[in-house]
Amino acid sequence: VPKISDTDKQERIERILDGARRCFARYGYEGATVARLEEETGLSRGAIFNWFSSKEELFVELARRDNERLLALFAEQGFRALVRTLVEEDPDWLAVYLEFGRRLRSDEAFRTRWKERAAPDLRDRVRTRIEGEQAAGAIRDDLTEQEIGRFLGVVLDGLVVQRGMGFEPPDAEVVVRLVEDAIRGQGRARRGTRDGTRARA
Amino acid sequence: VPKISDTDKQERIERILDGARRCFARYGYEGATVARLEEETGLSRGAIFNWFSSKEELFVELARRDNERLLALFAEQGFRALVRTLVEEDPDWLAVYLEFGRRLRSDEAFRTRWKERAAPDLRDRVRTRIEGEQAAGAIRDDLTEQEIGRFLGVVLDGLVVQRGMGFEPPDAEVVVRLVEDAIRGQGRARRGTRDGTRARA
Amino acid sequence: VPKISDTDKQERIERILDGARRCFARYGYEGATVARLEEETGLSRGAIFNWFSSKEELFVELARRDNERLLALFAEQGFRALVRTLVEEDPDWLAVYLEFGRRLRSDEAFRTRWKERAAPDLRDRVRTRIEGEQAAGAIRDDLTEQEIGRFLGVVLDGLVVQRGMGFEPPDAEVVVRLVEDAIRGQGRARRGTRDGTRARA
Amino acid sequence: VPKISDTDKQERIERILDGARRCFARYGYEGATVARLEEETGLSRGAIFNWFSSKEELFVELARRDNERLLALFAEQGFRALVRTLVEEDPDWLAVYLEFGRRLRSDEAFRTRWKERAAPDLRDRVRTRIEGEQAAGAIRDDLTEQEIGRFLGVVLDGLVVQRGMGFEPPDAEVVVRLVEDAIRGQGRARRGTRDGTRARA
DNA sequence: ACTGGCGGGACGTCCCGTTGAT
DNA sequence: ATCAACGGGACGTCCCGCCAGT
Repeated sequence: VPKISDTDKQERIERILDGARRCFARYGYEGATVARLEEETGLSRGAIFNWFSSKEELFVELARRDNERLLALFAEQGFRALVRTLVEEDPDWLAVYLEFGRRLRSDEAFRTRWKERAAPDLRDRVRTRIEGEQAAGAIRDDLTEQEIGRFLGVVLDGLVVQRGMGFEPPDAEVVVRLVEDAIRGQGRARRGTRDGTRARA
Repeated sequence: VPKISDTDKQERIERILDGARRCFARYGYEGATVARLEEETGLSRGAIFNWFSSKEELFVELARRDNERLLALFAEQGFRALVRTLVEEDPDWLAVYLEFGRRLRSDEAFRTRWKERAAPDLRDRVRTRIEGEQAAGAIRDDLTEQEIGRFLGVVLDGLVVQRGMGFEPPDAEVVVRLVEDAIRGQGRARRGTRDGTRARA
Repeated sequence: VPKISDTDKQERIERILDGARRCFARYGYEGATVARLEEETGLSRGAIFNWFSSKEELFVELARRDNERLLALFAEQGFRALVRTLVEEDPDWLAVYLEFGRRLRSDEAFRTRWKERAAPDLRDRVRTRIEGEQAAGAIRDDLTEQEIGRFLGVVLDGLVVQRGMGFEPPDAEVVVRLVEDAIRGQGRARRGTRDGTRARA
Repeated sequence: VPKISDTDKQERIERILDGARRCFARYGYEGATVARLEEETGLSRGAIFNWFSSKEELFVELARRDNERLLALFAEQGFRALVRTLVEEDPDWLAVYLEFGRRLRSDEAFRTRWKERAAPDLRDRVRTRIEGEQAAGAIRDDLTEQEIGRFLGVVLDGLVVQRGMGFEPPDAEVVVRLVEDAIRGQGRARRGTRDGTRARA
């Protein structure tokens, strides 16, 4: 197989990434042996390692893409859209995400490599969105943006875990409603209007 | 062939489990090699495999214990206590829990073995507690017990993930407050008393 | 196979080293695959790597032993004995020595490890012997000990190469005579001038 | 399919050989991977394998050239010139020579291929030169040409090894003087007997 | 003539669980 | 009950040479 065109190259890389995601999802990082990657992608070791210098490289690239996709989704469409995505989408990549988290914690070198790769500007756009909604009164402002953001992160990660573990996922609308009840601002009426004086934590 | 007393035996098993937990937490399941288990426990392969028939056996036992402990904590002391535990406790075992979840999803045989081991009655006690609080008006009753329970599960798992990944954990009180605002029943006053008419999902 | 006695352990290690030497000699370092090491020693990977942490470790240990043996031979019995050994002995280990030399040159880390392992006192004993012979008039003293030593080293290494490459080795006595003619001191009568009738070798 | 001129072709081949020599010297035969050959030559696999059917082919060609060059140097300019070359020249190709020798010994097929390639007439010219010097009285004649030749070979190979291993090489003049003292014929006055006071180097 | 994607074998190392000995 | 030597399978990576394409 000779030098290939740019589109062919891109298509080839996507094929590898797709197969790899399925592998990582199904078997976990360690369980996704190179033999299984070959099986799943239909390509040989030679082909795979021509495009990715190692199994870890492949894995990081997948994580990076997911990370960007999800942060962008939040920044552009908000929490609700993200919850729906997490609940409804094929759970395969969720497992990859968990795997990723574990390695992030237990593997120093991996954490370092990740920091170099992850796009930091997206994190800012997320912050901006939350602050905007606080200013507009849609989100309570008696908690800091950071506190709100972390809580949302907790809920989202929790959804990932439950999906990733194969539990029956909670209904998306229920989660959305509960979280909105939790973080709703005073400006809008529904639950909880009386004591706007509530102290900050 | 010396025989040891029951207390010695118990102490030996605890020692193995403790070392194993540290290993699983630090290195993940696959990374927790038998050599490292030996190191961490100060015992030899022979001793470890004398009490546990395989590495997986060891792992399942650890997971079973954590699972029981946490469900019991919720059943007896409620959500608030559980959040505080999750946020404040040594995050080592959290990583083990995540590892556990991954295997639960990706490994059929493992899932089967787990079902045989996990105590089902605790799950009932958790349900009972939630229903009790709904009846008492402390928890909203426009959502089913199952919906509430799953939401709480999501938040708790999310906390585990964030802690387990080594992120800065959110403040326990903030999480507690937000979740309480989400699930609070109508009976008590604070945020949201006016529209009790809100439809069930 | 359980814990073994000290003599058994020593015997086991010798067996591994012997097989490894044959392998390295026959196939070179890279050619001595672990599979061949297993074959040649009659032991499994598990057994081999239980005693030596890596293939390189095994190799260095062999080189260290040869190095010590030869330096000691020179220090105790002199050049003549060493030449005879090099010419007559099984050439297997000579190839190992060459292999060793190449790695010493091309592999930085290897050179470092070697420096830590090689016995430095033997080098001193060699020097002492040469200086002693110079003082006694047996070796010329118009060249420094270092110059003499290096020349002898050159000749010895040359013998190793010729043997190691499988060339017909030169006759030991001829080499000894030529080298002695080269380094003989003034005190003794030089190369049989008296009887030009000296028999041809 | 472009065809290149003969000079271009030659230049291309030289470029490959040069890069290959550097690679073999720096990394050894096995360590000189095709990737590194590409790097060092600035050409691709395709180009290299277009001119040489395999890595081994490339290696043999290098060895053949060196072999011829050195034998010719001896035949034309004698031992002294060869020693100086060996001591002063870039040691890179020396490592290649050692590598070559090892393969010559350990690899049957390689030895066969070599015999087909090496120029036999040069060996004769070397013999002729030694015999000529013996007849002229410059080299002792109480040893056969073969014995002298082998001894010189030993010394020269020894120099190669010491250089190739990265040891501090002995001074060329010292080696020349010692070897001349060893092989000098009776016709000439022997090693400076007149002035026993000869300065130390 | 030259490129480089690719196949697929082989390599060193790791690692689990067994077993004979203590 | 505990120890550690060991077997042997599996893993990620490397690497050579082929060949389809330019």
